[in-house]
Amino acid sequence: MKRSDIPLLGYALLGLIDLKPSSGYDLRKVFAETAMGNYSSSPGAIYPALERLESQRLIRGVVEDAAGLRRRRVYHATAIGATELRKWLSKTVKADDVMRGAPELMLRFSFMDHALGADAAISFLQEFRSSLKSYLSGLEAYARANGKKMPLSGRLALESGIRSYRGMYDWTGYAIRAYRQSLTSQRIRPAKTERGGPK
Amino acid sequence: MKRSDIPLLGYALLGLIDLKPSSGYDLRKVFAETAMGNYSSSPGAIYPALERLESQRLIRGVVEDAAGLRRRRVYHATAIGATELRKWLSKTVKADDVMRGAPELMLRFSFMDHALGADAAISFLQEFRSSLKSYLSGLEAYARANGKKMPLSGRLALESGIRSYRGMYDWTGYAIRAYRQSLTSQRIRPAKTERGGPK
DNA sequence: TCCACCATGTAACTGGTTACATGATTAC
DNA sequence: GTAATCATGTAACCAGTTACATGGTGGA
Repeated sequence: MKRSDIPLLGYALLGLIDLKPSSGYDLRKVFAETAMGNYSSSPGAIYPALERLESQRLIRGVVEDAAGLRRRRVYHATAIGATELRKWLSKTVKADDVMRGAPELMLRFSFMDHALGADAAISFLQEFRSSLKSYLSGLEAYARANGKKMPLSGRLALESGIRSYRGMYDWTGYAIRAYRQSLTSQRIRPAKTERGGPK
Repeated sequence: MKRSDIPLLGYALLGLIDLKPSSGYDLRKVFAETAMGNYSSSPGAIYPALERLESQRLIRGVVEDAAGLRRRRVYHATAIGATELRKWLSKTVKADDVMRGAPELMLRFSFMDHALGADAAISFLQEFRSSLKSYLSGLEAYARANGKKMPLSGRLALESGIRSYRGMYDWTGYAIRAYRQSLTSQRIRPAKTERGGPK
């Protein structure tokens, strides 16, 4: 069934609402003003998307009637919605998820520690990292094999792809260290990095 | 009139066809098999898009009737199409083109030297580079201002964005050097990645 | 009073997705 | 003869875009 097929925007909304109950307007502002700017922000996208989520019982909107304020429909995640979100967040990262869907992985990461905790975030990053590694080595092999016979612009475009994935790969390492550090400094003291050995 | 409003896929097709006359099937293979995989490749996208381009007189398809082969409709760019493509390629890069549309800029780059020559490619890269620089410094300022009060996952997601733009910025420098070198010596040195640590 | 902003919505259009259909040719 | 692959298409559906509409509220 395609019923359970929620577009990325839907997950973005669900994740934000799970973080904190919000109105459509609040959510639009998040997309418009923060670094999450890759998502919609137009009312013609947000409001219908919220209606869809509500009709799927993943969120529920209640009209706030605090004195003097204009009607604001504030959505909160239902139990079903919270479960669905966590199910989506818990999916393992497959090798080709990286290729067609890096933005989705980043979106999942951004909700990860609130919804599932730091340990889950770390293991997600580790899976992400190893998928990136295998995808990267594929790209590099392709570049080695075909680079010579490609026109300069093509080779450079490919190089740009490789660099961007390599950058993401490096970032996963940085992020894992940052998480580990936050866990140890929280438990012991704000000491300098004690890099955990291999898992 | 929305006349000049061509979706990215349309430009990708037009650019490839301008490079070399191709059938729908050929183009699908390009998207499916090369590193241009971010675009469609599904027949339900390609064929209607080709029809649209043809109805706009940007390309024209002629049925190839070489002996024994199945009918293949091979498209070639018309004069109007070639002009339109070059007009799109010639647009100056504005600061916010980078924010919402890095893929479009990369697509433009990949057709640039065939359609406009190496000099145009270099100056495009220079504009791209300076847009990246200003966007990057905005992001970094935002991170400095808000980093402290953001949750770890949010800070890391932002860091990933910064790194990816920084990677692109470094790449523009590399690409410019590669072009300059190709102009003088027809030889390009192998890639050397500049890895930056976290800010 | 009027403007700016809060807040929600709707309609028309567009283009991409999935899935299916069809038929020709080549290789075994 | 049958499977794979070349090659083109179509239909139903879906979600996002742009643009417009509406009305509440607070401050100048």
